[in-house]
Order: sequence, then C-alpha cells, then structure tokens
Amino acid sequence: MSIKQSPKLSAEKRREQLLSSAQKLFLKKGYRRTTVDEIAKKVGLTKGAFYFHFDNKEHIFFDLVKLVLGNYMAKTKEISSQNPSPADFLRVLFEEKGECRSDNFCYNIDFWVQAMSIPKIKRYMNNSFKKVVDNFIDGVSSSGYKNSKINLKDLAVFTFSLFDGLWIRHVVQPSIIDIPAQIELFDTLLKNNYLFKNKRGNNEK
Amino acid sequence: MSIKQSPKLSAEKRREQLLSSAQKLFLKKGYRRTTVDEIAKKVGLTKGAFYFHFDNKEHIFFDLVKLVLGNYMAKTKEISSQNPSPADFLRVLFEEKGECRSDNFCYNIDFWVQAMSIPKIKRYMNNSFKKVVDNFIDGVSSSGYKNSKINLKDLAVFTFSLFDGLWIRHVVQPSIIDIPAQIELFDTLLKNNYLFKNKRGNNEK
Amino acid sequence: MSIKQSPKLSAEKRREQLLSSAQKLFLKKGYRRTTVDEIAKKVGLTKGAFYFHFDNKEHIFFDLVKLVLGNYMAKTKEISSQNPSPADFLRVLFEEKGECRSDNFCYNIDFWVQAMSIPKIKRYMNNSFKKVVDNFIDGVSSSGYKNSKINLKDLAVFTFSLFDGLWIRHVVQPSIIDIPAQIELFDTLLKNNYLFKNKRGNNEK
Amino acid sequence: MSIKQSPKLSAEKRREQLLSSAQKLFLKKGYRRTTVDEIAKKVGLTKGAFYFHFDNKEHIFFDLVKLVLGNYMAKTKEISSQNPSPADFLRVLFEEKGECRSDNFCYNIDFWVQAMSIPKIKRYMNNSFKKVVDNFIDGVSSSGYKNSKINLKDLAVFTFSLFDGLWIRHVVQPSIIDIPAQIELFDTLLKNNYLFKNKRGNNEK
DNA sequence: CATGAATGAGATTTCATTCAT
DNA sequence: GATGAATGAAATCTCATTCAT
Repeated sequence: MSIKQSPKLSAEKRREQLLSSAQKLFLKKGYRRTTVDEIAKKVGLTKGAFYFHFDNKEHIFFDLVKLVLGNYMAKTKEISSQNPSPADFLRVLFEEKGECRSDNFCYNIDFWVQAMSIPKIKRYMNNSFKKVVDNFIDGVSSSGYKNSKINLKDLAVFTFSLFDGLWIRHVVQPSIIDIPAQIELFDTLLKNNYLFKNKRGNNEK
Repeated sequence: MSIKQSPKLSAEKRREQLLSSAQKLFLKKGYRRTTVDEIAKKVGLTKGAFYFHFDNKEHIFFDLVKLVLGNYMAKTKEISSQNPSPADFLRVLFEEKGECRSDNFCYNIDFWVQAMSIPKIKRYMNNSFKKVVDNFIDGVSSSGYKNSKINLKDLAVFTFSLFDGLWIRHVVQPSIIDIPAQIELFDTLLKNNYLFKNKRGNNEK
Repeated sequence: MSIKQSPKLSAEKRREQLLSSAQKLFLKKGYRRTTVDEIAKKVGLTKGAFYFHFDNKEHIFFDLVKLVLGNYMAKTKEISSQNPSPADFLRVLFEEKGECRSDNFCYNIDFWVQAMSIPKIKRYMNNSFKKVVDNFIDGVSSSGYKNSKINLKDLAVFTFSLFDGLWIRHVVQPSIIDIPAQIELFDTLLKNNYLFKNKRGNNEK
Repeated sequence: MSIKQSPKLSAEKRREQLLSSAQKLFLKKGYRRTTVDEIAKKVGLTKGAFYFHFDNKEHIFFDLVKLVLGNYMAKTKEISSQNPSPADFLRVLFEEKGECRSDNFCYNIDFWVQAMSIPKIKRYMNNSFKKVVDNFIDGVSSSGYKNSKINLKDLAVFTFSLFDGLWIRHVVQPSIIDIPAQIELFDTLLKNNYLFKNKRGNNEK
C-alpha cells in the first residue's frame, strides 16, 4: 500500500524545525502537556519521524536547554563588552527595543523545574547561571557600577530574577504588562541613584 | 475480612488537608506531574476518598487558585494600610524575616499556565492582579512614593514581577539566592534614589 | 459517564489468574509476541487492570520465572526422596502418566532467552539449575545409579536436556511426538544397561 | 553532496550476506526481537537496501527455514550412508569434534514457534522432520540397531529431541554444559545395552 | 543498487475517574 | 466516609515498510 510522505528535508533542517516547534510548545504549554505528536505535526511530520531525529522526548528537551542557555550566555557575554548598564542586559535578553518574541527564550519555570529534576542538566544549569552572573559583573563594573555598598553578585541575581518575573508575566498575562516601560523603569531607578551617581558621572548610555 | 481505614474526619478537615497536600505537590512538581493518588496518599487516604471530597482534579485546582489569590490579596491589602515601601510588599509576601516557607504561595508558572488555560479562572486572576496592584498603589502613595516621573502601576508590576522571579529562582536554585539580601537591595535602590528622596524625607520604616 | 466493570476479585486471586494467563501465552507465543492486552483480556480485564496488579510486563515475567523454577525445584526435590530412576524425573516433570498439560511448565526457549538477558534472573536460573542437578544426583545415587563409569552430573544434564527437547517438540509438533513412549524408551535404555545392571540388582520400579 | 554507499555487490552475494546476518540474529535474539535495521547494519547496509533484496521480513525468514532444514536433511542423509550409531547423528549435527558454532543451526524455539504459525512453512517442517527421521532409521538399521523391542522411530525422536535440548542449554548456559561429554554419554548408554549388544556384536565405530 | 527520511500501525505505560462493597 | 479493584483515553515509543533521490 502506498504512503503519502512529507517532502524530505535534510536531517539538519528537520532537527532545527523540530527544536523550534518544541520550544514554542514547551513554552506555551509546558513540557508535560506537550505531546510528541504535536511537536511533529507542527512541522508537518508524524510521530515516527520525530523519533528518527531524536531518541526520545527528553533528548529534545536536553538539546533545547543547552541551546537556550548557550544563547543566553552568548548574549550576556556579548553585552558585557559594551559598557552596559544592568538594564541593557534586560534589553538585549528581551531582544532589542522591547519587541518580545515569545518563541525566543523559553524562560519558563515548567521548563526549569523539569530540567532541574535531571541531575546532569541541573549541574549544567548551575554552571551556566554562574557564567551569566560573571558576564554581568564584568560588564557593569567596567561601566561604573562598582560600588562598595552594592554587591554586584546580588545586583546580577536581582536583574536576572527581574527578567524571569517579567518574562513570565509577559507570557501568562501579555495584556497587563508593558515590557519596554518596565525596562525603562529599571534604568531610571538605577540612573537616578545616589549610590552610582557620583561614580558614573553622566549616565548617557 | 476487615479493611484498614483512615480515621474518619469531618469533610471540612479533610478538604483542608487535601488542599494543603495538593498545594505542596503542585508547587513542587506542577499540576500535570502531580497525580490524584499522590495528593490523597500524602494525607493517608486513597484515590477513592479524594473523589468523595472533590469532583475532580480541576476542581481542587480552582479552589486552590482562589485560596492562593485570596491570601495574596489579603496580605497586600493588610500591608497597604501600614505606610509600606515597595520592598515591604516583598518582605510580607516572602513571609517576614526572609524565612520562606515553600508551601505557602504556589506562585509557579505551571500553576499559572494551567490556570490561564481556563477562561473562568483567567478572568478571576486578571481581576485579582488588578486588585493587588491597586493595593500596592494605595499603600506606597500614602508613604511618599508618589512621583510624577514614576508611574505607580509600573512600579507595582515591577515589584510583583521581581517577586515572581525571586520566588522561582528560590524554588529552583535555593543555594544560589539569598532572599533577604535581595529585598535589602531593592529597598536600598529605592531609598537612595533622587526620584523619591526629596519627596519622602527620612526613610525609616 | 458510567463504566462497565468486571466483577472485582481479591488482588491475590487476580494475580494468580494473570500469572496463569501470562504463562500460557508466553509459552504459546513467546514473551515478545504476547501483549499485555491479551494477558488481561484472557481473564476478562483491561490493560489498566493489569497495571494495577503488576508494575510492568517484565515484572510478571520475573514472577513467572521464579514460580516455574520454584515448582521445578520442588518437584525434583520431592522425587529425589523416592528412590527414583532418571526416567522418573521425566515422568514427574511431564506430570504423571504422560498427560502433558501445556500450561504447566513453561520450559520454552524464548522464555529462557528473555530471562537470560536479565542479569538478576540469569543468576537465579543458574543457581536453580545447580540445585535441580543436585536433587537429581541425590535421588538416583540412592537408587543404585552410582557407577564409576558414569558421571552423575552428566547424567543429570543429559536427562534435563532430553526433557527440554521433548518438551519443545511436544509444544511445537504435538502430533509427531509420543511423550509416554519416549519416557519408556529412556527407562528401557537405562534398565537394560550393563553399566547399571549389576549395581542395581532387579530393576522393579 | 555525495552519499557514502557500501560497495555494490551482486544481488546474490548480498542475499547470502543478509541471510547469514539474519540467521545469527534470529538465533541470538529471536525473530521478533531482531529488527530489519540490525540485519542490514550487520553487513554494512541500510534498511532500504534490505528491501531491495527481500520482499519483507517474513520472506527472509522463510528462506532461512528452508536453508536450515535443507542443511539438516542433507547432513543426516549423508551420515545415514556411513553405518552410524545414533550418537553419530548428534556428533555431525554438532559439527564434529564438539566444536559447536553457534551460527550454524538455528534450532531455537522462537524460530520454530514463528515458523509453525505459518501453515505453508509448518507443512514443510513436518515433512522435513519425517525425512530426517527416515534418514536416521535408514542409517542406524544398517548398523545393527534394529531391535524388536525398540521402535526406531521413537529412537529417532529421542535422538533429535536430545539434540534440541542439548543445543538449547548450550546456547543459553554454555558454561554449564559439556557437549562432547554428553555425546559420549549417549554413545556409552547405547553401546553397553543388552538390547543392542547381542545384535550388534562389537561396537567400534 | 543503495540511501535515509518518512509513515503508520501497534505495543507499553500512565492516570483521572468510576463504582461495588 | 473510605477502600481498592477496575476502566479507558491518551501518551510515549518501536519498527516493518515505503519511496524520492
């Protein structure tokens, strides 16, 4: 009997498509609620094809965690060399100019909780976070945020936690939250602060 | 032959036990990963008994959302009458003195995502958030944070998003994050700010 | 919506039923070709019920291996105290008087191959076989089969291998093989043998 | 871009390679547990190539059954003209000198059960077995094993069942079983037997 | 001849829910 | 009120087979 097949693409292309599909779905519905069938169908394939490209559902998840964290680290690294303010980190993580694409970083707690339940990936994540914090410290100390009263590590945790919280609210209640305004607010709070004022001189970004 | 039965408690007691059990589990593992069996076993009952007290899994979830949001609203309402600073909201939500009990507020995105997927509860949540924001605005404006340059609604969103982010990181990576230090940092950032300084005079809480 | 349920039996009864059902099917079709659905349906249950009684398909298999080998050992132990001839072992293993019930011992190689692929069960099986061989040696040496020219351990292996071979042929081609005649033949070969003749005196069984 | 391909061999060569590969795998793991992918990979090909050479998995199985049984028949035919004792049949089936190559006869019950479930092959097998039995009878009666008390057909079944049983134990628990010793034992049992003694005179092989 | 991406049927397993006792 | 055996829908995963290149 004959079988209708989707056009064949290279494994590389398909892997990318499937990763992107999975990322969107995991973000929107969480790891558990997302089925392999959905991931595959979103790119016009069947379950079977999914298993040709990935060993199992957990594997695509691992790959995604690595991708996301790698991206995250790369971005923060990149910013750190440009004399950034803490708010600049938010700006870039939210993809320039507040245009937040919900398929871009899947900073979603379900994703995290799932990830943290697997020792291998948990270690990877803790290491990643340390690197991101280091990048942040490098970046902001070079741009005048070094201050005896503020522990820069705490400021990093503060910034990234704020990012997570904004991100989540953005995902869950997009109508309520205005990301660019929030970033501006963060920037304003820091710029008009005694703690940094004298250190940084004029605050043009 | 006789069957071992748990001592029969009043329906009211059992409901409370089950709600508490479900809350802890939903927080720790997410709605989907938590089974009815686990919820029941945690209080020494069987699945069957669960269905005597709740119509189904979604119902206990609804009840929990209402409970949690009610609590959240009550707390913020209470603080708002005590001339709070924004950081005070964090302080109280994190249960005073930085001692965070992980079973207290289940502000976990999986919980949210699940909740937002049900229209009835989505409306409820949006309304709750609006009330919480109003409580915040009431509170901080009475304590001198009214400032033409800062939109207080934005400051509320900022504060609650920060709370969410800190909370999540606390749940996922407890070893990395020092909640009291973060609250202090938030407080410091606001207190030493030009924007509020002249308006508020002395900042002792 | 309402559900039609099979009459409820005690877990103990159901386990026995399911074990028996699985034994017959594994014997007839092999482990792999037998589905959990079939095992359950054969006793009027659904897949779901199967998983209430057994953790998974491998577990029922383990239990069965233990049951079968335990039975095998017990039988050979029992015979060994009754001055048996080697053929008596076959007789009893084939359940008295050649009436072979195909659901009795599942001495089937698929069963074995599957079992041997799991280290835990492999050790168990090797130990069992050693015990069975010991029982055989005990039994036949007490009834005059001790003979310097014949290694009794070899005779044991010979007897049990013959049993396996007959059993398999009986399962696969029942029309071709006459078990009682084969047992008689084995007995005759031994009884009319110089090696044992002088040792055993008259050979009445 | 170019694709790595195995060197193209004649269809005949490939068929033989695939048959040999399949035989080894079916013996080791059973028909069901063996995948087409494994069969192909073992000779450096892909699934697709397999389907160029064989219509489907069942076909290669049929071909194998015929090959194996043909071999079996040919061997027994050959021996039967050499005045064999029953033990000689074992000897030859086990490939002279006790050096058992596990890839030679796949006399494995999974193989049989699978085969017997297909009527065409079942008839073929029953006929084969009859011929093998006839070869045996021809052989041993010419060498003095004709005896009124022993039905030679039973002796044939006995011998081949013993072979099966030894073979299986050899495959499953190679460390426990000493094939040459078993063959010797069989020979000894027959040689020192009243039933044949007077008929056969001296028994040197 | 051979590749390798894709299919689809079917197997194992999970779990919310039902219900007789 | 509570038990625990049973259901059934849905999810994950496997693998024989197809087919464009």
